[in-house]
Amino acid sequence: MDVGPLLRTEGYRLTPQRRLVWDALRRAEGHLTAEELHDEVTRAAPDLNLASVYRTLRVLADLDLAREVHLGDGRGHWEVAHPDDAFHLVCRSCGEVEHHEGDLVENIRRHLAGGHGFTTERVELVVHGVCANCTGRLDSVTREVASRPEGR
Amino acid sequence: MDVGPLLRTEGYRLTPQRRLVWDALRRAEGHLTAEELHDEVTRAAPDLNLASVYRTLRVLADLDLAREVHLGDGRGHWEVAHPDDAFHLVCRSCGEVEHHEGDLVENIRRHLAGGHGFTTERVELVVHGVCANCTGRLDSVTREVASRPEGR
DNA sequence: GTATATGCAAAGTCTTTGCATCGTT
DNA sequence: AACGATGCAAAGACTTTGCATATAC
Repeated sequence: MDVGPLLRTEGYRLTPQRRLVWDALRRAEGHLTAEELHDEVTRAAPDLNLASVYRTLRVLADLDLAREVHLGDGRGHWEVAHPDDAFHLVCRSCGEVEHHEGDLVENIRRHLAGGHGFTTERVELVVHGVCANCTGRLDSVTREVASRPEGR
Repeated sequence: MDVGPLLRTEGYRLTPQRRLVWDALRRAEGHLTAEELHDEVTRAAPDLNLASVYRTLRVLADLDLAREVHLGDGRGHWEVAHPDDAFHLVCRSCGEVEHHEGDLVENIRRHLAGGHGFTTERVELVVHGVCANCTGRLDSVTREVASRPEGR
């Protein structure tokens, strides 16, 4: 996807830095912090400044190309702004973040549409817990501990 | 509610500062930041330090008496940890935060229980939009602007 | 009396901003 | 050529931490 035209329609300029940040964000498929994105992008352009990453992300958000999500760790995480509603499952064991689409968020929107008088614009749903992988591992630890002579 | 015994069972001590913060949090019924809570508590105890507020909140969270919520403004907000699931509606116009209980979050839990293998521990649902009050006001502004000779 | 909590100030983390220079349009 | 964007460093906002003193137990 070429962001040049999009940037220019809003009076922004297409710079190598912006292209690099945008490309890295799309490649990531994840939910990177500004710093992680900076680390990534720095491999191709070592001088690209962290401040420029922050500024670029704000621009991309303004164009609705990117979006900041809050996963509860105090930092901002960034993702490509897909039109579909999505929510995030955060594993407290391995830190992995699963990005889920589906009708859950749409159901929430419907639920809210009835009655409250609140005009819903954005639904941020973050679920904390333990992912399938880690649940298995934790169970085995539990078993191991339980089987010790002096379990503590 | 007397937090003394609860604190002591976990090896904590009941200090005037802790009691004041806890009382202020309960009185608030809202979602105060550490600083707002500090402002509140300072009226009764001008020397109570902001760092003590932060430390107290961590202790209360450890006892599951209080809980931090992330409303998307980068700061932490604090509330009494009711056992019931709840979610928050944040108005982007007036900043008001509505705290809602109800079956929405329970529905989400049920939805997640099916299949993913993810063990849900905490559901954080924050909905951004415009509250009923402000929707009315914004509509009237729209009408006013639309009726001007040179609408812009 | 002892261990924990407090106040204060300093440091830490994440993010934004001022400014001279550089580069896109 | 003009104006927006970058790099750099400094400042900002929020939160945590080190340490000496005070206080709950």
